[in-house]
Formats: sequence, C-alpha cells, structure tokens
Amino acid sequence: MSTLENLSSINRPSLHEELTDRLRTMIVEGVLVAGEKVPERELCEKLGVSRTPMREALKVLAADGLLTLQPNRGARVRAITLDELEEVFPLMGALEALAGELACKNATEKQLQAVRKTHKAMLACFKASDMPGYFRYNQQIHEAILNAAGNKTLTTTYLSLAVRVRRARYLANMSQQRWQAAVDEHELILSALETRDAGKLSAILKQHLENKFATVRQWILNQQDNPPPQE
Amino acid sequence: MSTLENLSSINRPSLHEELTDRLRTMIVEGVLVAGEKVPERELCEKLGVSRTPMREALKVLAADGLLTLQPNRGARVRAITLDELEEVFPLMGALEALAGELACKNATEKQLQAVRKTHKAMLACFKASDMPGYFRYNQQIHEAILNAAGNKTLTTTYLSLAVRVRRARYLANMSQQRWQAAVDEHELILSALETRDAGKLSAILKQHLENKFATVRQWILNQQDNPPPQE
DNA sequence: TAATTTAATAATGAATTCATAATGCATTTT
DNA sequence: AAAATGCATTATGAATTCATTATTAAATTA
Repeated sequence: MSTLENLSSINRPSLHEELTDRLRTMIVEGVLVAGEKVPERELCEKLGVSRTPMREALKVLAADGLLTLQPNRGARVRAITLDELEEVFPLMGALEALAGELACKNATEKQLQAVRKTHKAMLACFKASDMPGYFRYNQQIHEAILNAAGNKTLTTTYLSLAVRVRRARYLANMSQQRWQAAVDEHELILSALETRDAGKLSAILKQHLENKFATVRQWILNQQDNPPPQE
Repeated sequence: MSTLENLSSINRPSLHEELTDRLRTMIVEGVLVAGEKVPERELCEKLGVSRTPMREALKVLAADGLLTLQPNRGARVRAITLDELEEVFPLMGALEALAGELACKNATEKQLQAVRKTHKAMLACFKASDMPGYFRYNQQIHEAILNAAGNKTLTTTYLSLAVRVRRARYLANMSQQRWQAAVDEHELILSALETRDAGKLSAILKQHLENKFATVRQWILNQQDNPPPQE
C-alpha cells in the first residue's frame, strides 16, 4: 500500500551545511593538509559554489577548532599539537566512560546486536591485516556504543572532539603488538557491555583510550623529529 | 624602560566574532527570547553591520546549538527542553568531575587564592540575599576551578554546554532552603580543593550539579504547566 | 459568512561587487 | 651589494544586489 502517511519529508540541507561536512571530511582525510592555507577561491571554483556559503562553512569549522582564521589572511588547517592532544584525550576519556555507563543502563538488545556485528567485522579485518577496514569498524563500534548510551548531546560533543584527533590517530600506525592488544581490549569491552557491567565498561573504555593516546603521542613526537617537507 | 619587546600585537577580532559573542550574551540574558525568531535585518540595523557577518555569526551559534536554522525561515532561539536538559547535565557532571580532579593536581597557590576570594564575595551576597550577585560569583567560582584545571579544551567544551542551560538556571529561582544547601556545598568544594582531595572534590562537584539540576528541572516542569504568553 | 485561492509583501539564501589589507617585486638609496 | 621603500598584484572582509521562498492579506466563490 502507498498512503501519503509514510512519506519522508524532503530535507535539503543548506549549502553551507553540505560544505561544512564536505570540508570536515577533507580535513580528516588529509585532502586539506594541516598547517596549509585553505584556498578559498579555488575551493569555491572546484566545488561550484560562491564564496558566501563557503565562508559561512569556514566560520563554523573554525568555531569547531578545525581551522584557524587569521584576519585578512584567510583560514589555515589547524594542526593538532601535542599540548592539545594531551588536553583532548582526558576529556574524551571522561566522555567515553560516561558513554559506557549510560550504554550499560540504556542499550536495547537491538543496539547490542549491532555492536556485536560490527565487532565481528572488525575482527575479520584484523585477521586479514586490513588496517583501513579495521579503523572504519573500530570507529563504528565506538559510535555504536555512543548510540546505545542514548544521549545525543554526548554523541555530538564526543564526535566534535574525536574529529580533531582522528587524522592523527589514522596516521599513527600501530605496531602489530599494539594492534593485538587493542583487539583484546575490544573483547573486554564487548563482554562488559553484554553483562551490562557499567563500572567495568567505563574503566576499560578509559584505559583503551589511554593506550591509543600513547601510540598517537609517540607518533607526534616522531613527527617533530622528522618533520614532513613543507612548501 | 620602553623597548619594542613588550608591545602586545594589535588584535582586532573580526566582525563576525564580535557578533557571535554579542548575540550569545543577548541570548543568555534573555534579550533574545527563547522560541522567538531572530530578526536578522532589524539586528543588523541596530548593531550597524551588514547581513554577511551577521549571517556568519548565526551559523556559528547554530552549530553551537544556541539557535536553530529553518531553511528559508531564518533562525530561532533554541529553547532548552527537559529532554535536552537531562542530556546536558550528566555531561556537565562528567566534565566538572574531571575539572575537579585536574584542579587538585594542577592548581597553583595563586589560583586557589582566586577561588577563595570569589568564594568569600559569594558568601557576602548570600548573606545580603543578593541573588544576582550570588549567581555572578557562583559562576566565577566554577570558572576559576576550570581555570585551575589548566585544560583549555575542557574549559571551552564545558562553557559551550553551560551557556545552553545558564538562562534556565538563572530563571529558576532557588528556595531559601536550597540556597542555604548550595552554599554549604560550596564550603565543601572549597575545603576539598584546599586539601587537594581529588576524589572528594570531583564527587562533590557532581553532586552539587545534580542538586542544581533538580531545581532547574522543577522549574521547567512548572513552565510547561503555566506556559508564558506567546505571540 | 466561511473557506479557499490568488496576489502582494516581506524575508531569506546565494551571488556579485566593492573596499581594504597583505604580499611580492622592482627600484632606489646608502 | 644589501636594505628599505614604494608600487602593483592578489586575496580577503564586508556590503549590496538579485532571485527565490514564505507569509500575509484580500478577494472570490461556495
């Protein structure tokens, strides 16, 4: 049957919204390089928009901390510093811990199912040594836990912090050893969630994040010793 | 002596930055009423700016969650709902707890001194039944603790959440009884900070916030029963 | 008289234009 | 030859304009 009831309303995001998403992705994926200027005009031409929505998007991303705006000198992609990283991680830790607690309380069976499924897919990638795939599923699991927590504000806040470090996290390759450890930690995460042991889950998540942090920290330190070519 | 060394560079914030701050204040102070439309053109005239920086500011505030943008229908001041409040408070709780821990670790003697001083000023307001003054100092104390934590990202994140509920918090008048209790809690906060008892401080801060939440919650519920006149 | 349609008005979204600030280059001066 | 100054070019910030969409008021019809 086809009634008018179950039609989803047309929802066309405004240009500047599409642009913010698009640019955010470009930053995370490294299309826009950290430290480099954002060529406003060039981007407008490439993406086929005028400067107004582009500038609105830049302002939003700057407020998000992904860009810095230098008056009359345009925007630069903000490179994450070690100092900033050391500020962001404890914050993310606190939020993950909270997410864990809430997820244990509120997760529906369906949401647990989703976590389980993604966990399995992630394991498969690990066994196949598929690092990009692993990262993708890894991210999905953490987002699924956030979802299960059922607190949209928490999700939004967490994600806006996560974006900032995601690129560094992606670039910082794990050792095989660390990778194995991370997978083990994920097993613990899943089982704590299954048994709805809030205290345990929240502790593991925090620890898991701290371990990740150590890896990324090391990578940044190496970066500073062997800086990439600048133009 | 006057060398060229100790000159501070001229830093003129761009128009849209000034505007975001200005509008944010107007929202918190209730000049822009929750639920009402933001009269874009009128504001432009009153503040003597063109629409471009105004629109950029609106986009930023919308990304911050203070406004909602309805395509082709402009911006509205976002009224905080009970649902949202119940999402925001646990988050703020987690952040306050973290701030407490970090403050106990990192606070300098000078920063402690600042907290003490503000605490005293707040007490004076309480004794004089000066509610607005109390609120101002109360806010300053919590900001001073954030400062003492020495994590700028934490401060920024916390404040962006705090703005959303600040207006509701301000409007929700406390009973005399609750006010006394809040003051007592503040005594505990100060002493935990003095003795740098991280666990204790973080627990008290969380509890303190939960109590505040209960008051605001009650207020919102009453609001829903006796809604203010709409036009 | 009430409801529905149509027209007029107001306001928003996006593009264009204009003004101003910054950068690079050439010329001049020491 | 090196440094500094002035000029030209380029890019950004802000205002204005144009086109589209929503809201309202009015008019017509049932």
